[in-house]
Amino acid sequence: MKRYEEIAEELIKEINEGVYQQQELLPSENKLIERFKVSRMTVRQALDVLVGKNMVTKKPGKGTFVTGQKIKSFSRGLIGFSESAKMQNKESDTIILSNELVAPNDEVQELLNISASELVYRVERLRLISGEVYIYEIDFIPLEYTNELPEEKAKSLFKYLENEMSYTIAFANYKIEAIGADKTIAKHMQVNRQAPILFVQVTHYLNDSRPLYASYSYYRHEYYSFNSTIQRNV
Amino acid sequence: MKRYEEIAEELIKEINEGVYQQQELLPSENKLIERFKVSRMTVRQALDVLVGKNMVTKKPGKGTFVTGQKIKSFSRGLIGFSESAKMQNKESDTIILSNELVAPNDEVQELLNISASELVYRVERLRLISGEVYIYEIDFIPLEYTNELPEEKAKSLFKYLENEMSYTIAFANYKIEAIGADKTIAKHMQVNRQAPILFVQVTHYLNDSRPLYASYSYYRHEYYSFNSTIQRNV
DNA sequence: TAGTGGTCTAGACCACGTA
DNA sequence: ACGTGGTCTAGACCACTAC
Repeated sequence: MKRYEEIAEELIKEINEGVYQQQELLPSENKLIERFKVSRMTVRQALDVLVGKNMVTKKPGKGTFVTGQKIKSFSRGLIGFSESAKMQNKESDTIILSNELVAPNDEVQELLNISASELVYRVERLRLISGEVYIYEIDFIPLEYTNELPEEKAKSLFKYLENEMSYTIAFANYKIEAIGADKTIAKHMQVNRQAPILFVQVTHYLNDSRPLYASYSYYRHEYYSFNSTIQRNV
Repeated sequence: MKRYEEIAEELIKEINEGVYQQQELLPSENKLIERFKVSRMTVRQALDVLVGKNMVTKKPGKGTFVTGQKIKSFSRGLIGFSESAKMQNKESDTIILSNELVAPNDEVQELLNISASELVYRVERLRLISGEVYIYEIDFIPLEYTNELPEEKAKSLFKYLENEMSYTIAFANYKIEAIGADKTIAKHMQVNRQAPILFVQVTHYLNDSRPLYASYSYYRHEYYSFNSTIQRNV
């Protein structure tokens, strides 16, 4: 483990423990140099990690501040749920509500570019952080790409497909909406009917532009914000 | 101009002129140290700029490569009735609720990277289609970029800044959330309190990464969805 | 005036890839 | 064995902020 990573982890731990309150100053770079007995550059590299995670903001002449609390799920591009939870050093868990082989409906057929006769796995999951439901998600993966889908693997689908199945996701198409929770969503997510929910439909594509899998995700609005930087078409 | 920015510009110019072919090596860091007569850190900061622009990729033990051109994230952006309305020749309208010069609060200071003493225009608008409110939006533009902001121009801010003021927006940073309508929003948008609203905060940036203006938009959830394609950055 | 982060120097050792 | 980028040290001056 590199020294700056150790320092970054230590600082993240302290922030999550509430050692520094929100909007409050982190120790100055000089203080951190003394404390960790390293050079300035190493301290700055450690702080760069936190800046990259949007956990702190630097202000010349003032100091380094602890920023807000929302989980930035996609701020650095595409990552899976457990990855993003890990980035925030939170305890995450996944519960499989159902996992079955079904015939795709019209919408899923279109998203995955398949016919009605090609079966797909339909996985329904709850994502928890620190014991609380944050995400309710339904995923569809064509049987073609994974002949079996053991319950254990379904828990971290993204990791399974990328690491064990060696599929590389090249890009993804997002559709994001605000919706009111219906009966099913309200029940699963432990929120009131009509509570605002961030709805995200993502289709993940391989290098050759074939759709690998599609997901419908419902995010608790208090905890999630979707972040993205978009280049202007030139 | 900082030294590392000068070097970055010089290298970008050379890449665009085709001095280094695609997939080819840039001069090593040591070569650049000799050439520009600077320290290694300055060279690395310059290269960091190019890495940030996705123009080069570094590979330990090998070197720094010129990457393929463009192909970044693109977006169809927000679509909904506003586009289809335009296509269907429905009447869209903008109402200016307020337009005043104010001191920026902390959040706006951070978004626009300005100090509390730099005044900004605060424009509050309603967007209507066929007489119905679809979007409630608040924009902030530093006085620095537009000495005056006549009411007529404020109606189409984007067009005004791009066409008449000749600013070119290079990229934008989006934050998207689902929220429940508060009292103010409910009143302006003619919806119930706690109705789901698609909240989008966008900061628009110029070529040199200076923020041009920031906006807070509240979309009627029935009519809007945000679409985007995101490249995986590995 | 003192403290902060931003920039910069001039060195050093390391792990990795290529020959 | 050698060159590459990754990490790290121990200094320095600057612009900006707060007092």
